[in-house]
Amino acid sequence: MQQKSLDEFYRMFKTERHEVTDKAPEVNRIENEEVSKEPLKQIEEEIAPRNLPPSYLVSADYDGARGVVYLKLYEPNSQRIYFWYDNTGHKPYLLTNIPAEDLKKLDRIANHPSLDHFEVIEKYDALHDRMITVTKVVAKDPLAIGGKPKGSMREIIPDDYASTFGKIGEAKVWEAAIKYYQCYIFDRELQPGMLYKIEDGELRPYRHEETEKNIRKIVEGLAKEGEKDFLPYMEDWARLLEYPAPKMRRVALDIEVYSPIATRVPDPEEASQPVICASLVDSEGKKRVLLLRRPGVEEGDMNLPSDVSVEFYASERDLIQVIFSALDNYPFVITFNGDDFDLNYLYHRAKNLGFARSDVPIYRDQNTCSLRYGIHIDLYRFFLNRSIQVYAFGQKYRNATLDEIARAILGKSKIELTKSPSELSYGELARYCLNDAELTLELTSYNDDLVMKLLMALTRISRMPMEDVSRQGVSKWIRNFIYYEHRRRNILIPNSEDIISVKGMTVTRARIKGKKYMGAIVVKPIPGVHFNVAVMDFQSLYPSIIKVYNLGYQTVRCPHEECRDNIVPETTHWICKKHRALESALIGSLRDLRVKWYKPKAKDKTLSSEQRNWYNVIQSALKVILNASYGVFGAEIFDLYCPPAAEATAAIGRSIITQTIDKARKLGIEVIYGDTDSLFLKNPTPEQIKMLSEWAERALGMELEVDKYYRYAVLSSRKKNYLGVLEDGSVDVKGLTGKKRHIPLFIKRYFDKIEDILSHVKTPAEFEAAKREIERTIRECYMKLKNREWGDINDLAFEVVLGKMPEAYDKTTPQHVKAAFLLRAKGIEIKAGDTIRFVKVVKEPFVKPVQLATPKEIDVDKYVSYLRSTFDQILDALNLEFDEIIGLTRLEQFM
DNA sequence: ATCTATGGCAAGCCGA
DNA sequence: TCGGCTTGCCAT
Repeated sequence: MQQKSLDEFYRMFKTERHEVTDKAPEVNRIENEEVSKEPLKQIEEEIAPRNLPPSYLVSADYDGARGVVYLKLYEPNSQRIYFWYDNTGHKPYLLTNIPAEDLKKLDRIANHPSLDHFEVIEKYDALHDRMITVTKVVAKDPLAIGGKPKGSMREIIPDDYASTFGKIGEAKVWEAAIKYYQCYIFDRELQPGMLYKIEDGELRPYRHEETEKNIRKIVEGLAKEGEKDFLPYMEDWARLLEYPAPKMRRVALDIEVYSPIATRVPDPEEASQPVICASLVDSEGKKRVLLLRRPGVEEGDMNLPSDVSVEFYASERDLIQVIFSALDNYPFVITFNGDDFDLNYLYHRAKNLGFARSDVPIYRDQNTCSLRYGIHIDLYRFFLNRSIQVYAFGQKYRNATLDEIARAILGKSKIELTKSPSELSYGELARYCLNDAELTLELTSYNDDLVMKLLMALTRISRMPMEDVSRQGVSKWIRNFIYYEHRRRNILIPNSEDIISVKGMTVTRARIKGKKYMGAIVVKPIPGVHFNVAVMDFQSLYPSIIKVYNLGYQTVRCPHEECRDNIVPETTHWICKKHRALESALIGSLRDLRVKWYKPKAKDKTLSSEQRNWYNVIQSALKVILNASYGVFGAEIFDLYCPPAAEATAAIGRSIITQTIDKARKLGIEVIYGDTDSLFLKNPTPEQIKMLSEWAERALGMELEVDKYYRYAVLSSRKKNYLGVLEDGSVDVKGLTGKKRHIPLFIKRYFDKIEDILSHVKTPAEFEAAKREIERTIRECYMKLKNREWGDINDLAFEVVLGKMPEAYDKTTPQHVKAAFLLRAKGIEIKAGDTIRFVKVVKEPFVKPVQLATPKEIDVDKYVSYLRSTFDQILDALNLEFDEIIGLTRLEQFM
């Protein structure tokens, strides 16, 4: 943990009192400045005030020098961050089953310099459904509990108990791996992202009466008979989600660094080269470009937009000083890859230039850079998050690069460079760097500050500091709010190995080799063109199962004999009938709120657009959490990993979909396809749909609804492969090769044409004309290829992402890896995550990176056969033959 | 340090 | 030559 001290901060604050101007400041740095006591008090009053109007709790951390947790609060009117230091005497601790008198016999504990005291407390042990007595070992500082390489109490207690008492493996410790500030949040039931005020030095939650009324309305409206135990959870969630989010004043920062080798970015840990440019773009519209004067650099076109202030600095030190001033002035600082590069570089560069530690406003630990004043959000880390990428942004971008994300989300791109930043004129450099900072800011401001609000919503749900939420994954978010609930209810937080040893592993066998248990059912499709298809699905199937069937680590294979008859189908697991699992209550209530309140409200036209926008943010945040809520049970990295719970969820899902298909057939409905939670019904009557839906509610306790109607659906014989035309003519294409991202643009364009033709078909009669048109299209595509008239060779490139370093492919050498090696031979740097663009060529090794290939090398026949397999997926459902279309006779096919 | 899950398809590699 | 296996991309 970084040692952070308020005193250091005072020094900064004092030097920051003067306004930051747009001109280069005169540098007048005073080393080891003496700070007198009197002004200190005044400054403390300003940054850690005894009274503060309602402000948003955005962060918590530990101040090593003071030995207490401090909070960062964002006051929305002054748009400043204020600090609050713990005054409750809260201290870090762990729990152990070893009685205090035995702990006192362990020398390294009894004489531990940081030991504070022991307490005897009672906790509820959910794994065994009993109260237990544990010793709370309280320490003076968090590192004494854990986090040091060795000598932490969490290691000493089991080790020394074993050696002193000769009882190996008997001493247990709990709750010793929770970050101290997080522990503090739990114990004080703090709600990050929510409003607090400070009154005479005391921190108090602030309640907004109008919003509170709304919350009561929601809870009353959604409460159902028989789900009374959900009410408190619903109310807590609704409060977190209903309170509005503030405008967050922020600045985006991007820097450019000189590099003697054009293709290499300087190592931030060494920081051997000067910072030559920096851009600061803020949420109020202020734009600054800071340039370092260097000999021999051309001016270039310095005619930047009039709202941009361009500032030249003769000394790099001055330039960095100005950046640091900005970092000390904004409550939120946004970067793209600032953890790894920009802030990291500035930190080390400042060190190299001889800045005093207290003049550097950046803290570094492991992989992150934080700020002494504000909140640093690294958008790269946020957009890299898989669940954000998939569920919040619908996989619009594939690689988390600024260029690709900006293109996908903003429709804007980075400025393309033909030379390295070091070789640019001032004008070019300024434009390039400014553009990056503008894109970075815009990624947080587009769509009415969607990303900032999403972060705020996730901060509240996960009950984590905003910096952590933006950097950690969904499994940590989910873990955290479940932990929070444990503490609140005095439930012992179990160790992962305890869950495994009590609950055991899975009992079913997966269909796929290497998987841990059996998953979902996919119904074999009936191939062909089907008109009037209703797609019904269970809304949030897995979260619903977790809710309705009371799943959680404490309820699956619970300790009660009397629950053993409550069996999960196709397994030997049973589920508790006596207690409600925390996961079931938390995930279940979130699901209900999303389905019954936030999704409808996000579309409610009677609400203001700001209100709708916020509800849309909330429903997206919930979607991200809910979609992962089942998966985490089956993920080893999840701290409440419980394979039988994951397995039970999937097993119940199979049972539900199977029963529903049976019921549909009994009702005389033809089921032509289904996957996991959906059913494709051919030409059902409204009555049939209603009966099926009511049956599901009655018999299964699950909500089954029509998701959409297809005018018609084209099913092939393959699972997860179909095409459906909606009533408005838009087309859903699922799983077909023609839509996959790695295939050549040349083929994709023709596939899109066919999709367009199909979207215009309304009746079976129109189908014949459409078929002829499809044939024409395919023939054209084929002829273009045969005649080598594809135009740009780039359009023939397959684009495949390297899953790992090229040399790590030890089993096989796929084509994109072969191409990667060719690139590397040309001196191009290749690493995991790179997209390799290659074409198929006639000569060995039959592939070539598109950059190195010429048109005459292209293996046309390979492309034709690729064309065939791609279009066959649609053609066989339409009763067409690729070879007949392209005019091959039967005889020719054999030659 | 970081990381939800399983099912399914197409293509290509590679050993029997 | 065949079939199992690896890989990447996608569905849910």
